[in-house]
Amino acid sequence: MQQTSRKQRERDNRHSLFLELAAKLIEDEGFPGLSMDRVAELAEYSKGTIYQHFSCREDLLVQLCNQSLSKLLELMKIAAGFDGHHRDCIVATVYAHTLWTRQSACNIDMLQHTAVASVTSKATENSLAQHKHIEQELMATLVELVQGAINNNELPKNKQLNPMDVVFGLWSTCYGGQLIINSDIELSELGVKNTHAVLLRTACLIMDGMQWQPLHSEKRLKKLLARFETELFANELNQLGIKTLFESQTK
Amino acid sequence: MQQTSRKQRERDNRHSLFLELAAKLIEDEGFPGLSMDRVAELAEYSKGTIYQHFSCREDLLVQLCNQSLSKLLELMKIAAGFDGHHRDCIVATVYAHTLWTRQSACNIDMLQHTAVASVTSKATENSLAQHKHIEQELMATLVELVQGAINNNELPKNKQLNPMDVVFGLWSTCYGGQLIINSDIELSELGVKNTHAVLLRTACLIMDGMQWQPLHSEKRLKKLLARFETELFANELNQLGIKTLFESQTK
DNA sequence: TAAAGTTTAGACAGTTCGTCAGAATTTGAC
DNA sequence: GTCAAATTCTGACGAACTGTCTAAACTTTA
Repeated sequence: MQQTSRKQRERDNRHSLFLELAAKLIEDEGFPGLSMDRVAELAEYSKGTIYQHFSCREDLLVQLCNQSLSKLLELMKIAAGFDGHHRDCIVATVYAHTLWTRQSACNIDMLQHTAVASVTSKATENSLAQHKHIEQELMATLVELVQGAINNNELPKNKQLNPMDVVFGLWSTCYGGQLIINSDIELSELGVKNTHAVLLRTACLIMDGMQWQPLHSEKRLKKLLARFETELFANELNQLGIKTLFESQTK
Repeated sequence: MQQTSRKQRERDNRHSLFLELAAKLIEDEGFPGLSMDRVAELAEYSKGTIYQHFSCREDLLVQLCNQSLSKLLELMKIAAGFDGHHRDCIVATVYAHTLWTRQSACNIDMLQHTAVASVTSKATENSLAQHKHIEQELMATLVELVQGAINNNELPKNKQLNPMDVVFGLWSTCYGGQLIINSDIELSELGVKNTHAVLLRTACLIMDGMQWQPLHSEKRLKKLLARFETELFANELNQLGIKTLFESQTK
């Protein structure tokens, strides 16, 4: 069994190599730059070998996306563990989402490209199942926070919206917002100055609308963000070479 | 000039025919089903002729998207003209957005596919300019409502968010939400029963969070929706063969 | 009616995807 | 150390698609 294990290890390494090179290709030349031929060429393997790891281009895409999503899940779990009210944790997850999109523009792109029917219809059962699983874990992390807030009487029960509905609403805002930010629409030209901050504030408005306690004053929000940056994501910010995600507009 | 005008007319008709067939192709077989060859075949023209109307496949896509967006703009303008408070008009625009995605699943798909860099980088200046123009009109329609509410003292001024920021937040929620609804994620399985209604309520929460008057009781919201369905979009609902967009869950 | 001008057709070159038969390598028994 | 069996890798190939370009077909006009 020693032998098979070595083989398996080699196979896994190759698999990682292919994914890594594919990600690099996308980073460098965008999605159309990712072709199976190019990956094979860069990896110095032939096409046939690539196709032993990925049933088709779409499957490769979904696997790449799963990699990205896994990173998001990690950040989200860190955020959910923030030492504060449940509401603060939710704000932290929104922060984490922003951080994730900042780590690489490809992250949110990947999600967008993978969510398309022409991709999901061709990918492997296996890859899709994994994708679904990560998504469910993400949702579960958030639902837990909402449920916790309800149990603690911080979030009044709402006849119209159950916990998962709340998560769906917040998720929509973050996802849609990031997509718009990432699109060609020039928001700054339209008058939206600090896009990420606006999204975060919008998420807060949703919570305010539900009377989710404690309501945030501007001062309190600023303090929270500062704490995220030191207590939760110091490493990540450091890697990005920045001190803060939301450039303060007041001098 | 009579002659050129007739020629121009013929050319325009052909252009419409191509767009129509392309839309049909997408409707029937999805985005990968749309190939220039197929359009040519269906239209009983040759490829060369198609390429006189569209510089490339991407340009055709953007033009299709522009068609969809124009329809949305029409609905939005109807919504913005609702006889009620500014806040009610905003709710009407959210309703309009939902209606639009219901008219054809392709509508939101089109936006998603067109927002991708590989498409926008290849399309014609012209088509892209038109796209931008429609988007700006959409935004302008919404900003006007927000500004109107501020002027009427219905929406308290907010130091952190200017009118365009508010529009961006609402837009994000609708757009992101519709994309998620339209994706393969099975929300009902996750516990979100009436997705469109949840989105609408989330938009209301954002407005509640800003103290945008008049706040909506559940009763008032129901009444509003009913009015939209008779006063604004009776025709559109009729065409869809439905009485209401939001199936009431109470018997 | 015929030359000039315009429009259309579809063959062609260039990509990319995904397959598959055969070449190359590795394995393990002797 | 040798060799047959098993495994893995290779790259030529067919199919589909994009976008171009020349020659043919058609229209206009004098």
